[in-house]
Amino acid sequence: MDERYTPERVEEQAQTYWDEHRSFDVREDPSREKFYCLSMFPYPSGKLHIGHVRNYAIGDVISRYQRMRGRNVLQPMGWDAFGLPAENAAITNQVPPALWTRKNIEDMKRQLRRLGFAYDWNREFATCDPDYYRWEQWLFTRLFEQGIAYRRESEVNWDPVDETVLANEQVIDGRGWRSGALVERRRIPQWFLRITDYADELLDELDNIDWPDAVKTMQRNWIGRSVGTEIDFDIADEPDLDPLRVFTTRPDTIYGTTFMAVAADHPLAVKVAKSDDKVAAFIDECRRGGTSEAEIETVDKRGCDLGLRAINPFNGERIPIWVANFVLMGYGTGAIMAVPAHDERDHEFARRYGLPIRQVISPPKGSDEIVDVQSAAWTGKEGIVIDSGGYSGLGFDECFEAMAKWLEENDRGVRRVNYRLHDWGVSRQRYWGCPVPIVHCESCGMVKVPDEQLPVVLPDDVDLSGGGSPLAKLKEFVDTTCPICGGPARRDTDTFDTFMESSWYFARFCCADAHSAKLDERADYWLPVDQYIGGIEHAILHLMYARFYQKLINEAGLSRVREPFSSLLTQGMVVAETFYLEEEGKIRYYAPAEVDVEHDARGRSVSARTRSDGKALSIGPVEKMSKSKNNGVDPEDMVARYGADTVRLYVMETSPPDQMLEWSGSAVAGAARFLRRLWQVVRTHTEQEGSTLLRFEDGAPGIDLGSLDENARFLRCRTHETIAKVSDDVGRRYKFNTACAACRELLNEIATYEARCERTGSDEGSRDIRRAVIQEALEAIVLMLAPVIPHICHVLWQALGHREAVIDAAWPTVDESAIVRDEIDLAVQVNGKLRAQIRVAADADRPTIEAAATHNANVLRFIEGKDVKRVIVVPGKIVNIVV
RNA sequence: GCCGGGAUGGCGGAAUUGGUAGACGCGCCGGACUCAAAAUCCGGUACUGGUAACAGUGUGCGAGUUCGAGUCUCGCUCCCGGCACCA
Repeated sequence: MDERYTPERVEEQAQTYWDEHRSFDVREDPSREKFYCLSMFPYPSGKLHIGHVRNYAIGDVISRYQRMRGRNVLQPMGWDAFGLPAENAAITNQVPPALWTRKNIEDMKRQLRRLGFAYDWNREFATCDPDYYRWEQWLFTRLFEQGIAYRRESEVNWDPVDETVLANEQVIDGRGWRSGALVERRRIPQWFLRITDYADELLDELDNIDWPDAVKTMQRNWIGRSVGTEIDFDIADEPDLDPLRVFTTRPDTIYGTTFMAVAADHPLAVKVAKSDDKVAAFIDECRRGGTSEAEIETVDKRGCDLGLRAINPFNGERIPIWVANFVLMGYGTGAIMAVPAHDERDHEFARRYGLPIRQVISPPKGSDEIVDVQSAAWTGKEGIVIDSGGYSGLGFDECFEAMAKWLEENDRGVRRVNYRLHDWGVSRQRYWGCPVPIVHCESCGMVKVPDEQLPVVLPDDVDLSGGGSPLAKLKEFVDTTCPICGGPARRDTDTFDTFMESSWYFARFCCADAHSAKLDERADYWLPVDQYIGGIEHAILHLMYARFYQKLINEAGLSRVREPFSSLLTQGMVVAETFYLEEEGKIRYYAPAEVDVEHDARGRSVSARTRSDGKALSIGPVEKMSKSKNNGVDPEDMVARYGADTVRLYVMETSPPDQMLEWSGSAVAGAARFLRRLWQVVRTHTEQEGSTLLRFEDGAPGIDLGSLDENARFLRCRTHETIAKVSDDVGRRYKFNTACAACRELLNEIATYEARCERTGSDEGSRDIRRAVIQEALEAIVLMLAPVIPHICHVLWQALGHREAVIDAAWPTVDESAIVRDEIDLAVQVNGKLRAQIRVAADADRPTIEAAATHNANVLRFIEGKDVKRVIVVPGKIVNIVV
């Protein structure tokens, strides 16, 4: 064992061992319990950032832990390689997207390998490989035949100057990011997948998967199942017009309807606009701005009277019909009955345009709530219907039933379940994506590309400058022949949403080399993913699409599984402090690495200076690592400086995985310090005279457990308590930070034990015991930290006298007999305030505990001369004396 | 705007089922070693008062439930994530 810990040497040694022994190659083995651990694969943006390192360190710790527990672990890695940044880079740097992407993959793969993650690289692929996306095209053609994939018109962000479709992130304050032109919503034909057909299953299955409640709640709300009724309102004096159909979850409030509102692109509004300039102008205005919900929902609620009247089917009342920008064509019927007294958005609109507000629900009997619907909507469902003809006096459920029944009997409406979720639009008017495998023929219409012509390969040489869809401009690509009639035809020039690729990559990892099928039987061995790890930002979209796609895969007979991810861990993002200098109104940010921070005597940061020339800087807030704030930290630099283990330990021990992680340069140095110390402690221990290492193993040179003195028993107790805690933290709680802290404590405990032994002195016999209990504690630490800092543990495990590599070692087990204590400490409170600690026998009964508590000197100061009203004894925890 | 989450010493965080708030670490202070510095090791460190024992205060803000609240309930504030074409 080297005298000093040198991360480069140690890490090269461990990685060489793993490579030579092919430690991470994995095969299906039905005789062993499998564990599929998957971290979300990265977009190859150029360099790994700390967020990636964190994500992959978490996955690696779980994988290595499960392996130590005897599972057959699959941990693969690949590349989410299609996407917008490659096209932007192509335009900026004149590099073809394919080349740029391949170069980035090469760089990032090298960085991942240096970090020592236990991936089976044999299964690696990039989603831009034709061998991958051909199977995406293959399934799409089947979905097209089944009608699950269909084409209809929908809105996109249109930049009228660049004449191109913009992504939502390319629309900034309602303008195109390059041209600066005001963005419009424009309708174009697009491909969709019928995810709404699966809405109920997507909702119900959430109850059966082990995901964070926050994610499940977000998905439930996103699906937005709501039970209501559709109601037809006749339009007064216009016998030629169809009745106006609305959807509402609150038919019980229909007597409070004071206006109707339709979406700007509702057929009724469009029709009126033909003869009404004011309405036409309003509808035109509604088309301004982007398509994102955030943008639409934050615009001022505005509307325009259509001049028509609807007739309330329940009482014949004539109600004005408006067109309003807050009603969306994509939800329900694109029209609503507005009840301002009992709906907040309707209320705001009514107040703005001076429309009447009429209360028809009152709080339940016995409620002292004061309701004034003129000043605010009252939206409670628990009230009683009032002023509503024969329905007055009913509660929500009875009224809903009665009205739904009346509507159905009189053919004026139907019960209806609606979803906020809408079908998945998968078309993109972009180049760097998977081509849609459809051909448009004048005589045969839309025709799927036959299997034998797949994949439809994305051409390499393409002109990305200028507007429009790049593929559409490529004559060689577009012009083809119809697979049915052989006549001239045009290829579809859209590519798929990149969420399509990330919706099934986890399945492909099971059989990445399958040449004749999308998936083979190996997928049934590995799926579902037992543990999925990724950023919380994917809580809704990616995870919903992947769940949906897995159901399609199942129905295509490719997998037995319908839910892809049994358990989910969502990791928080990585943030760092910012430093800046304001000069002539311009703010310049400095990277943390070039800044020295000074502290006062209390430890508070008081000033920051540049390391190079001592210029005074301002200390800014802690923010998400980004280029613009220059607060990013390059993991490669950190690995070069401290080694992979230090970086891994730092990201795992600093905060729990689902919380934000704040980067701190000095705390990283602290992680490095711990590794040096661990190395020294093991080295000092193993290099003591006498090479025989004593252990409490069966058959090993006997150390009689009964001969342990108090100090030795205490260290053994701490060792086994730590094993119990760390097993729970890593295996159940996923609290790696407290697991690492517990291991640090145990290492501190060894030092304390040795100091105690020095004080008491020792003879020959107790020296063996000393070495044995320390050996046991060190082995536990090395085993428990092996998943986090695998390189150093590989070397330390050998130094501790093992021939087997730690990668093949088993997780330590708890010796229950070591952690039995005969005395425990109890806290004593008087009126809820802590006054003393008492030590009692572990099996002491209540009267004994009470007596010990009430006789304690400090407790007596607070209860003397007072009435003891109650004494609460919580076994093993606390005594509270109430006076 | 809507949905979800968060807030605890100077800082990151701990407190697992309502039961001793501040584990572990960073920083800071003091000491040892050294010609000196770095590294390392030892001790201290929520705040206020006190040599100390100890006492008072304290988990974003305001109420409430309880013998007891960081934890539960109600009402706010600020920050973060998502909102369907960023991935």
